[in-house]
Amino acid sequence: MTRQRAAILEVIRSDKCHHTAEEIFELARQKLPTISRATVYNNLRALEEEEMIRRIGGEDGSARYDSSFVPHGHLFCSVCGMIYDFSIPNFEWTLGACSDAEVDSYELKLRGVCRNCKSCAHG
Amino acid sequence: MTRQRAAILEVIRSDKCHHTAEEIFELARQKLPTISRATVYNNLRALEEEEMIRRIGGEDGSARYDSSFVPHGHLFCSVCGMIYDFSIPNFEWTLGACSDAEVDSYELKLRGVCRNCKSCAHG
DNA sequence: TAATATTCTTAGAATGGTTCTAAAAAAACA
DNA sequence: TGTTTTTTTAGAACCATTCTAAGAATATTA
Repeated sequence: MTRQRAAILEVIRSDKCHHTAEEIFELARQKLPTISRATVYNNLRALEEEEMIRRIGGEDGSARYDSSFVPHGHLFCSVCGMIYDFSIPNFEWTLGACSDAEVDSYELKLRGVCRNCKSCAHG
Repeated sequence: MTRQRAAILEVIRSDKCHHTAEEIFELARQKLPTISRATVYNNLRALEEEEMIRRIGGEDGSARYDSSFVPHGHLFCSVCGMIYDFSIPNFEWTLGACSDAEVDSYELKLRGVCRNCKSCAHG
């Protein structure tokens, strides 16, 4: 565990924003000013392979990262751009019952307007 | 509806493989040899905005396209690389009951080993 | 039909996220 | 220590996608 990798992991674990690689690079740079983009990408890939973090596909072609392994999906709000976690009771059970494949992981993505932005619009 | 757009739509509608833009370009080129990549991308975007097709995020950073609007998810087989459609009974109802957001669309992605590849491995 | 305006297509350049490369630095090992 | 292995670094390369500017097709009007 190098200082660089620790800093990257710390950035991902200490936020709920599901940052992009570029954002993680900027944040890690506040601690280690000489860290390079390549190091960030190298470690993001390694951490993903070691299953310390999860990659989620962003809406603009860039990946985002999540340190939580509690089952949940993501709501992408088209108004504020935030990504919210949400959970569906028994969802994993439902998946298992319906698919005849050997499922390693899943990604559940919702696009829409979050509760906050809904209420503002009606305000 | 130009000849180019018709050809692109025809390619997407006549397969179950969820092709990439590049593959759609190659296939459309068999009918219209002078069609350009930009035309394929322009039309994919326009068709998506008009809700004639759906874009799904591939596993390698490239988008894939789907002409079906029947509710379903996608299984990405890590062995054969195929993308299979599958459906979960009452899934949309479940989503509606669990999210307090105004949901426009969703994407449900499974990664794993498909039934075919599972049985091959077990000989 | 011709004249014009609008939309679409085209080739290639540009963009942006990510990966690769080769060399330097750090860490692990003997 | 000296040696080997792993990691980091800067920047080049890559690839999917978007942009640009000019030309072609299409629609509109007369």
